[in-house]
Amino acid sequence: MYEAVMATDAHPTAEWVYEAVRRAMPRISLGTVYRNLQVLVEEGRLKSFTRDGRTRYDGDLAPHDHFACDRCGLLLDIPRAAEPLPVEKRLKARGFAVSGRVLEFHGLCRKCRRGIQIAKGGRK
Amino acid sequence: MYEAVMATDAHPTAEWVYEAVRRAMPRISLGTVYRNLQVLVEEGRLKSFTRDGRTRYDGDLAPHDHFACDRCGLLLDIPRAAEPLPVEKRLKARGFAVSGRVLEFHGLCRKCRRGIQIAKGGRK
DNA sequence: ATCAATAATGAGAGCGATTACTGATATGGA
DNA sequence: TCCATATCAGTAATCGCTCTCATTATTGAT
Repeated sequence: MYEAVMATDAHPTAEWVYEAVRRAMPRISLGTVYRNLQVLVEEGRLKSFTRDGRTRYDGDLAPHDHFACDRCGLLLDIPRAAEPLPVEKRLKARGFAVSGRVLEFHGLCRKCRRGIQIAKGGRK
Repeated sequence: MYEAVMATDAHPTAEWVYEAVRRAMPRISLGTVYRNLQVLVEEGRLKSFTRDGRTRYDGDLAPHDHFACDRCGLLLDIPRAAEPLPVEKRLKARGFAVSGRVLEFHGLCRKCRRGIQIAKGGRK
């Protein structure tokens, strides 16, 4: 189960993990997958986050940000700089305790961007 | 309806809007609220985002980031600097078209932070 | 090995948020 | 007036996820 999540960099959903694990253990139930994924998150071996109303799991524990392509759904990891953002420093200076952040860019990946331009200029 | 969202800075949920609008139009249904909020978002008069599995609406169209208190649920708007983040520039340089971002800090607000410290050091 | 205590699982019901459907009512030209 | 279109309230359905509970391992003494 843990291995299933680690085996991809695609930020799988519980559903995806279910399908993957099912190949090795055909009788496993979806509830068990949810339960064990939660346990793994609590143990700190996985991280979880929410995108489009579904929980996704990630075996990469290093803090990182994301870029999401609006068209093809690609979700790209972006390593995070050691230095906190200026706006975070400002929050701390104002007395807030900042313990984490979510930073997610969205737009078009290289491939999709090219597709759009061609569609606009070239044909139709 | 639009006015109901504009009348608060609390990033209301559809439920909240429903309760608010109901006072003026007691026969309105929750479905209608959802539908019309969607329309307003499509028209670009409101923005929506998701937090803790519920959709929230925001009448402030200026791009801004958020700070969320883990303890009391406070959700604070943070005005966004004109200058894009260095990491965004890097993405663009790599050929991605970045059209927006979500940046959300979380931690403890001033009040809650104080509460925790007192609880730890002082009593019990 | 045996057996009781404990933990984990599968199957499916339940839940909260949201969306889709449906029939009734209102609006607005020809 | 008559029909077309739009909107809405009410409600059923869906979706992702969690909970319950009877059943099935697993564990740790004996």
